[in-house]
Amino acid sequence: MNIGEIARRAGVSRSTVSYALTGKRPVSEQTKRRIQTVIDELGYRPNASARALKEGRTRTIGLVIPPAGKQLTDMQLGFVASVVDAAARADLDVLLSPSGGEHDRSFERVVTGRRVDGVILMEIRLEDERVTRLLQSGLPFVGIGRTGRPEDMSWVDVDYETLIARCVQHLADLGHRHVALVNRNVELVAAGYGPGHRAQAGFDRAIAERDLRGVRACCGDDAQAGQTCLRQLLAEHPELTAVATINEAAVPGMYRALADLGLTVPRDFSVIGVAAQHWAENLHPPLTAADVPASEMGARAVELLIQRIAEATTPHRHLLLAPPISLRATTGPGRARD
Amino acid sequence: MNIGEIARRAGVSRSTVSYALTGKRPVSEQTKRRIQTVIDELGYRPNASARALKEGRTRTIGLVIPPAGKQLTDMQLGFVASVVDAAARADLDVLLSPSGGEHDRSFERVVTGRRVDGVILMEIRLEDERVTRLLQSGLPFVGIGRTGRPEDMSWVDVDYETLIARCVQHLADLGHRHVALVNRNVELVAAGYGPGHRAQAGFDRAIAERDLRGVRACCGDDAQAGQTCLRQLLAEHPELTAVATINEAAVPGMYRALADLGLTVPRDFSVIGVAAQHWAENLHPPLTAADVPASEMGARAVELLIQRIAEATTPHRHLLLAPPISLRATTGPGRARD
DNA sequence: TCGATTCGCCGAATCGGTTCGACTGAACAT
DNA sequence: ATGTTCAGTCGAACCGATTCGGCGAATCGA
Repeated sequence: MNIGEIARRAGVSRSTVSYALTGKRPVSEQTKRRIQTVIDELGYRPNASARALKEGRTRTIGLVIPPAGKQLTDMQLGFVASVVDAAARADLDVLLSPSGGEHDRSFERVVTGRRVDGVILMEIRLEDERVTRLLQSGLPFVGIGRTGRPEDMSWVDVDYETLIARCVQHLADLGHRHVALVNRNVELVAAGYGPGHRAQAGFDRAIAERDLRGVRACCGDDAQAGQTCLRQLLAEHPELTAVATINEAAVPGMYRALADLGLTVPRDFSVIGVAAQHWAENLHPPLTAADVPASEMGARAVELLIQRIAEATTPHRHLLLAPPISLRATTGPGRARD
Repeated sequence: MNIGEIARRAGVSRSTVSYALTGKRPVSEQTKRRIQTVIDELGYRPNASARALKEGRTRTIGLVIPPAGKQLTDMQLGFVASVVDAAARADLDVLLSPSGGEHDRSFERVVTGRRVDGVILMEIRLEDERVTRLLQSGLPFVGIGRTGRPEDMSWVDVDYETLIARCVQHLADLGHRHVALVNRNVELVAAGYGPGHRAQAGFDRAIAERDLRGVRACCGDDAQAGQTCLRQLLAEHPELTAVATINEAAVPGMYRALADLGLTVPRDFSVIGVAAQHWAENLHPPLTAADVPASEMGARAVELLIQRIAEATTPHRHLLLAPPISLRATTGPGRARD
């Protein structure tokens, strides 16, 4: 069931079979047909390893995801799905590699064993050793997210700083004076998670510009944590009338906390954030948010990666997205309670 | 940066380097050290394609997921995460392949190009051409789920029939007389999705045994659909006092539909189902459910697959899980309303 | 009619590992 | 002294594809 067998049965040489398949040199129609017949009969497909060895490329890309233990957020899931989808469309396979913690062997295998032609990296930190590792290995890669030195690499990212600033401005325009920022989980932010820090920066800036009062909090990436977090926030700062967040997974919990306190959204309290479009739409009530086009981003990342693989010398490209805020059902005029 | 280069610098032959690395033949301590030094200096790692070509195995398994377009349910996500995790622990890489629709090329590549040593298949139908294809290809595979002829393959599955029957019995014990089954989306069930049909069978059986009145409905796999579905169900069958479901993603929507109608759970209406443990716990209110240990199932599937890869002649193994119902906050005494 | 060109195909080298058979020298037993 | 064993190493074959140089036959122009 290898190319030699096909060649024998078709009465030609192995190279002829190869050329008939790849079309890199002319082969007579008649011979081509004979070969094709044999191939169909035997259901032959070239061995991927042999081809990869000779060609020096694997037609596979690596997708490095956060450690599998933690639940992926809806946005991350959107990235994964769209990367897989776009890769399939380009006839590329996707090798999944969890990174961080105990899974560094997996990451190392992917990077170093020439198993993939390039890598897409998720959940990047401001200082990220995986990026360092990839840079020194020379393997083409594209980040969904960026480090503190973003010129060194190609990436697709969401402009959390601008978006959170816009959220705060929107709230200010509505008359809110005391607003909170609910960030991602504290470990992630402490580890230098870029979006977390950039969101803080945007928040602080907008708070200062509009002369508001702002509070910041980290919050675990699930509903339970969101509920506790907002309850505590409101206990400590009863004057709050709105919250902006980049923690989409916590939103359902925040809704519950508000409901428990008898606060109606958006009459008594406003919620706004940055979230995957699909997620924001399906929350109840639908979240007013800057809609991150997660499924487009994965596709763009794959595009960039394919380019880099084809031509490693090409200058780095960056795609910073700042989607507009979609007004849905969770923001309203801000006025002091009591 | 290949084995020959290492050999040259260490002043030994290529085979000696290979033996030093694999340990398949004795190599003197001194030589080993010299080789290791060179390797560390150059950061050498054997080329995966070359090794795969010679060894005839890739140390990679394929994971065939439902088409990426649809959102994965929490349970499916749990499967994926745990498969990736377990594979990483066994030093195996995971190649992701969407299947169905436009992605058949991807599936075909994985099966036929000797890119993987084995495959784990998700979301299996009673009649599933992918299973047929895998059987005829001879590639080892394990299903998370099973077809209508389950003896032919190895699998790990949830006993939806028994579990839904138990759910109904539980409701009957609580005094409910009119209950509904909310199934997965209609396309999936129509396509012969096993759990959908087995759940129906279990439902019908328990309904008959306990002499209840039962209604069945299919429902899209998201909150929105869950809300519409239950609203409609209650409009058409106002006598319903409980619902059992295998559609975990629809549960939040069903809660909303009940809230909209002014029904309190579990006082006025009971909800029970089969769901990923993590999901059931994090719903609000927490769902009384048979907890599917998604993260364990993926690990078991990988175990089975590793066995089959090692010894293809081994008899097929089956793992049918029927976890007990965890009583949480959504079932209570059934009594007619009005 | 002869040389140049083109077409279609073949043989051999190659990618980077693993593995088998064989060789060497030292240790050991007889 | 001689044969045996064994640890340690080497050289060459091999896995299954791609690709380059070359060769024979047909075609073409002069």
